[in-house]
Amino acid sequence: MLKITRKVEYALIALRHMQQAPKSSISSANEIASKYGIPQHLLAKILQQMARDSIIQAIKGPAGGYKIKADLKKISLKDFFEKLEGPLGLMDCYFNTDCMQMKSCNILTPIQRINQNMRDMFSKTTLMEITQ
Amino acid sequence: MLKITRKVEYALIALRHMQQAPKSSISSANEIASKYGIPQHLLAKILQQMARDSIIQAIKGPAGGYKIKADLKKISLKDFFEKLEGPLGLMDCYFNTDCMQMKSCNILTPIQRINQNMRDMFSKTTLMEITQ
DNA sequence: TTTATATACGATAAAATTTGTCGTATATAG
DNA sequence: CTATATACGACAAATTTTATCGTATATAAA
Repeated sequence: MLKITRKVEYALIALRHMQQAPKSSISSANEIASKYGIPQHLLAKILQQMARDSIIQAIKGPAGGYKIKADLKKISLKDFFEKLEGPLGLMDCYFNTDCMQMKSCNILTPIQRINQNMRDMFSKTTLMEITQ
Repeated sequence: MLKITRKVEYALIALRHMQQAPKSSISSANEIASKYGIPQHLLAKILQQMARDSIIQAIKGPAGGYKIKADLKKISLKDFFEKLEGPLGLMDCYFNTDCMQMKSCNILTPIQRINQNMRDMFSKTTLMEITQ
């Protein structure tokens, strides 16, 4: 529990790779996947998603690939996580309003406090701090 | 991702229930399970584990059950989580030293910083703050 | 214009983890 | 004795995560 997924892990690895590559150079999914031992097709899909989210820019065709597009200083880890994995919460009951135990649940309020702490923490950290 | 498990959730619900019950009264697994809609047998196992960990005390026989044993002000959420679910970390590579990508991984250090933040956060919160 | 390389993306399968069930043993109050 | 409750290991179902496959499209270069 309380783990990040490989999807997020691979996304961070790829971002850091691009961040450290020469300015405005292009990295292909293939290149990154083989360098870090990531399943190529899987990484490709993750990069595609980040491209849709305008975090990186895709360049098609041979010699194509990706490069960073957004200002990573302006994207919090919370926003990044939520782009990739959806709303951030310790429990599902914040989004699924159909929890049958809602009425009898006695820990909702306390859990919400912890939850807020977590969100605050990830809101304060920028993507740049991770990838630089 | 970044979710607590139902196991932990059920444990917290049960603890809070006992915390709010009259001092030194006894709550059975059955009673708690039916009140909060938790699978009885599953809750029983969780309570047994907390008993082994000396967080609660088990009383056998008819009219038996559990009551709180430890001082919840002295148990951090981090320790509680780790008792129930093992070491706390955003990624498995902190415990599995056999990660094949270790040599090429470029995000270990940054992730460790976030990880430390999380551990600090959960270290500062006591079980009592959740269950009271 | 053809070819090789790279992104785009939905469908599906495999693996891992979480969640829940079952059966049986033991303790003990009444 | 008997009924009720804890103790605990084995197993099964469900869910989520992780990975693969197939096909389409774009484009640089020969």
